[in-house]
Amino acid sequence: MGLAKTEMFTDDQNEIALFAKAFGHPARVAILQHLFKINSCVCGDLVNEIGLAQPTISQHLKELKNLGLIKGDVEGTSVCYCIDNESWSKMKKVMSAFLDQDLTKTGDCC
Amino acid sequence: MGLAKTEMFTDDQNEIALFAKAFGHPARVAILQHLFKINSCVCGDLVNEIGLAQPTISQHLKELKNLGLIKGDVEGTSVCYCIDNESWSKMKKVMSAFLDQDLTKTGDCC
DNA sequence: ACTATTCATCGTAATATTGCAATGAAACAA
DNA sequence: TTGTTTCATTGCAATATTACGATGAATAGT
Repeated sequence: MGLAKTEMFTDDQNEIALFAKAFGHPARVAILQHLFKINSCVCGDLVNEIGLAQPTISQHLKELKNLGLIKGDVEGTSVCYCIDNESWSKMKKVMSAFLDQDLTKTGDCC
Repeated sequence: MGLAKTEMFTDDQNEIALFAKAFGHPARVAILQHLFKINSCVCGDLVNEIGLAQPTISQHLKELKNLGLIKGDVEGTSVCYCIDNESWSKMKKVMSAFLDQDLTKTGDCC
């Protein structure tokens, strides 16, 4: 069906899945890494940096923006994208809590 | 197309995307949380715990197993699934390095 | 006004994912 | 052996994702 039954899971579980889904494509990982690396906004440099077509990059940027992880400022004909540090921190807290579940447990069973 | 062009990205980027994709569905998040919580489990318990049909749970477990994050031991008619702590640690290193990119940077630009 | 540049959106094709009923395979009990 | 339990696999339908050409909207330069 391709339809995730979100209503049967907790808000926490759905939030983790949403963030993870954003990182679930190498193009979006590459975009975020590049935005961090140059530490100042880029626009369509991403199209050159990554090998995908402009509409494709634009689509990935839109998804990241909808999640709030990045923001974009219009500057003349170009758009300046950069990481939203506050949102990134919040996301990191949620994901870290999930990844660090193993710290409290003791040993394997199998 | 629905086809990620993995060849145009680094191994690092593809690995992050693969792990993230595993967490990109609330059912798999719920499965992992439950496995951590009770520190061992069988498929049938998960079917009751989570509200999905048995074949669906089995499919999600298979994906997590293929990634190496969990392992399953056959015990009579049932199968005991649990977290693979070593793999989980390795995954955590990769994901943490990605999430912690912001630590080195200074300020926003937008 | 005209043109070029930059990015967003639309439309569409190809592929992937999700979910489950039906069925199969293996272990166990009687 | 027969039936039961437990999980895996198959097959299929519904939906989601990815990618890009074509096109639109806005700005800037001439």
